[in-house]
Amino acid sequence: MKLSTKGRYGLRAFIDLAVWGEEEPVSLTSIAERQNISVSYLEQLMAKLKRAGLVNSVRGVNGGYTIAKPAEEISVGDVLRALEGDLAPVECPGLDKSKATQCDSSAHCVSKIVWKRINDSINDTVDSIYIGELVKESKREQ
Amino acid sequence: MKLSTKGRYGLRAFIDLAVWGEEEPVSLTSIAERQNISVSYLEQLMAKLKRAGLVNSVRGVNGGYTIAKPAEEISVGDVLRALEGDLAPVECPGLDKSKATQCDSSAHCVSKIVWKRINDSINDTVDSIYIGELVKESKREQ
DNA sequence: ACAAAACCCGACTAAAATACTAGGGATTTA
DNA sequence: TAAATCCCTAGTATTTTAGTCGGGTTTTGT
Repeated sequence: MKLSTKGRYGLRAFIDLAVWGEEEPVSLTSIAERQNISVSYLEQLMAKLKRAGLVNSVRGVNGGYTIAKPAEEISVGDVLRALEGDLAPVECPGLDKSKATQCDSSAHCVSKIVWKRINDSINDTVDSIYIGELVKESKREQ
Repeated sequence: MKLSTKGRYGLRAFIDLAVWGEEEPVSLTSIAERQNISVSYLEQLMAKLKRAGLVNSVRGVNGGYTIAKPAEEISVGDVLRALEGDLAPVECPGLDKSKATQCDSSAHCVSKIVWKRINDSINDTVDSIYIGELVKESKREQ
């Protein structure tokens, strides 16, 4: 079980943006330098964040990205889900409508209880941490 | 983020074993039929569970597997970790001694807080569910 | 006007991980 | 001694990941 670099780099980039981009748009070049991620990969991540309405972009010289809402109103869960899609490590086949549900064996169905609790605990956790806290923490450290 | 089939199938197989194997060893063939998993793949999963001391095996005719301890004393976390290795979706590079730690950028380090909370919540969750409960649930359903 | 800085977009690819399968043992029991 | 069973190692097809590449378009400063 692993969170991909999309989520790992993307959250770092987003925090960076929240820290540096209070006044003016932050260019991908500058994020790339600070975070040591390639510009073209960052572009992909930002595209996802933009589609999710978490960042705004400004084109042209001196352009860049800004966060679309105050950092206090954006949770880590919002960011990670935008980047990674659903955070559920296990999707119960019983919930997948495309396939014929085959919750035939009881051991199969019973494990669903486990998957649901795991999924819920992850989502509860990431939804309880706000970017604002992390920005504060980050500024304190400097 | 996804739990591999090792964990998904393996937990199902383990519950199946706990349900059917109270008296006599349960053969992989029978688990394979009930759970719809190939015998050879099950062998690999059982090998991991055996290495972790969670199951015992009996060779020869009428052999099979039994759980090594009462189902009430084995947590889902024990089983999943035996199958999947560490359940941490993110390992902080700062904790990896092989590489030079480069927690240089603060946004990088700050996200560590998030990864730790996610890791902890997953482990707490799976450690709080015992196979015994799932066995009971499974029997009730039948 | 125009060059440079920036975002935008889709296709491509190398590497890694996953999800198995295959095939040959070794043991035990009827 | 044959059949059932666990045991073990390799190999391999598929999928996913982690990016790169090469072309846009938009905006602004001069």
